[in-house]
Amino acid sequence: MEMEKLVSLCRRRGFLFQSSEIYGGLNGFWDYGPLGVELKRNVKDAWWRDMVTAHDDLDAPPGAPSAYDMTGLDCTIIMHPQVWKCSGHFDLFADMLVECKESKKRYRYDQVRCRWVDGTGMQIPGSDNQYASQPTRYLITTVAENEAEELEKRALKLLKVRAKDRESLKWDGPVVTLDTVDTADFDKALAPEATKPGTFGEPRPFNLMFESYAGAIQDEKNKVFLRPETAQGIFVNFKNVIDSSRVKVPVGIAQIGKSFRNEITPRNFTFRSREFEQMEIEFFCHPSQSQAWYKYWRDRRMKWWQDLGLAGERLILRDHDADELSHYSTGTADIEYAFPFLPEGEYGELEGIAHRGDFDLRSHMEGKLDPNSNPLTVQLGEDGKPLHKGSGRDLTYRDDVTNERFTPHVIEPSAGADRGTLALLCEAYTEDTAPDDKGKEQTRVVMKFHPRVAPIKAAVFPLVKKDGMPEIAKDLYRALKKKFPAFYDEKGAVGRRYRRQDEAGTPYCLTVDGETVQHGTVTLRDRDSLEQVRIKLDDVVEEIERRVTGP
RNA sequence: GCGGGUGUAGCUCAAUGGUAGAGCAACAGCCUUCCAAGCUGAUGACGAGGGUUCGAUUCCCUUCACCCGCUCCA
Repeated sequence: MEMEKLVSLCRRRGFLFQSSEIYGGLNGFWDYGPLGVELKRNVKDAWWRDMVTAHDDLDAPPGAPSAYDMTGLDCTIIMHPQVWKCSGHFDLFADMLVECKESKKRYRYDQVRCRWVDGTGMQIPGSDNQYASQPTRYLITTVAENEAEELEKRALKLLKVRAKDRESLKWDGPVVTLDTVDTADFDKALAPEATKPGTFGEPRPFNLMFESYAGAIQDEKNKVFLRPETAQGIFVNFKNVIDSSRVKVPVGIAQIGKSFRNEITPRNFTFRSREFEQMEIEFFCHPSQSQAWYKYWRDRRMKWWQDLGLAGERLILRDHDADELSHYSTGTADIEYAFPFLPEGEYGELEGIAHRGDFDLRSHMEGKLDPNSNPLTVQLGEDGKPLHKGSGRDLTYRDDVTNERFTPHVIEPSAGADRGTLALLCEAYTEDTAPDDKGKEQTRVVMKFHPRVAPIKAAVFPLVKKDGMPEIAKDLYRALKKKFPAFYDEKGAVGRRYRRQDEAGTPYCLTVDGETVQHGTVTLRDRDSLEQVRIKLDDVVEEIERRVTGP
């Protein structure tokens, strides 16, 4: 399926529009139309119901190590700036980037490795047999894994030294990172993919967090950030929830809400948007049980997406390799979908399930931890003090039964509501053939949504506009609409009305005909099989409700 | 952010330095007793801004958005 067809259908039928379209659109922002808002809300409602409100806290669900509590939160988008400093987003998202004017490539300022080499008496780069008479040196840089080898190779090439004469290279000092080098020396720096020195621009901040100001005065003191994830609201409220709600660890706290990231390149329809919605659970448990809980949530979440309609081979569960993990995390898995805009064999992330240990709660207690330390310790600044001070509040938990006090470990299933909705749209899009009124096979576009997420659950048609059929159909429509979104249509040929509902993904069409008037039965047409069965008019509402309600 | 491409109605396309034409869809009506494209009618567009010109949808510049590649991706 080409993505273009889906994008076109989404627009034509009112699933998704570009934000601010009449003004030319805004890159990375999308609006949900009349059908899209229902679809996305169905995804969120299904998640909230299955994870939170319908959760059975009295018994261990299948696969779970024990019974557990689930509860919810709805936190603000703008939070205290210190939250983002302790979460790591401030440092991580505030990285400096340096651009090479020649190759047009950009590099993480602190990740470029470099070493000075003496160029005195050597051929001047770019010159024609001119040699440096004055003392001169060049900064060779690389981002390659095999940095020593790469640095030597680049130095040899720059100074036109033969490989067999490599011993004549005079290195000046050790390999360092670029951010330790004075930018005034950048005119001597050979960028990783440049052919001549002096192509680096000024390092520039590169913050993925949207900024604003709380209050009318726009100065640094008032600067705030729009949250780049919903998770932190849960961590900072952990103690409030425990103290106010009688829930006990193990407990999951769920939140659905908007997050914002100022992505450089929003691309691929809604997949990478700058404003997006997350469905996150932070699950707090005893450290000794965390592995079992991690496995439980990984499998539970995978099954949830499958049950919602992503049952095919395009959905996979991928465990991260050990080298992809932070050392404090003992497991991370992604639930990924083979979106049609990705190259064959590639998958895009729908949800990440991460074992986060006690990193977050401790960071908010003690000060931002150094993710590279082992065991985890507070990250210190140049002055030897904590880089970012924590709250100082006690976020540990005391088990009332065992009297043990501990910092809970956290399992974090974090799903994208927009990505999930997009995956459901992709999965649903189907072209098949159906016979027209002359029995000739015609191409049919049908959105095969799981009935539970379908924006419209049922449509009602009078076969023709006479003999009392419209009146019966309207009454049926009104009865259905009290329970769920339904649609009434009496315009044009009935076949055309079926096709219209196929594109909207309506799973059931009910047609009122002569039999209805005489015997009180209607036809129930199935979207996918096109089969029709007759059911009693009085049973319709209950029958449709049974079919479209979740498990 | 860089390079290349694209931008005319909801969709698919056309024509033109003198303000645009069609098919389908949508809408009103007619006809229709189960899988869209019979009949009639009305509605609807040059992405935005600027420049050149008597006059720009057309030529030039800028900008915005989309597509492809690179870059980035907690």
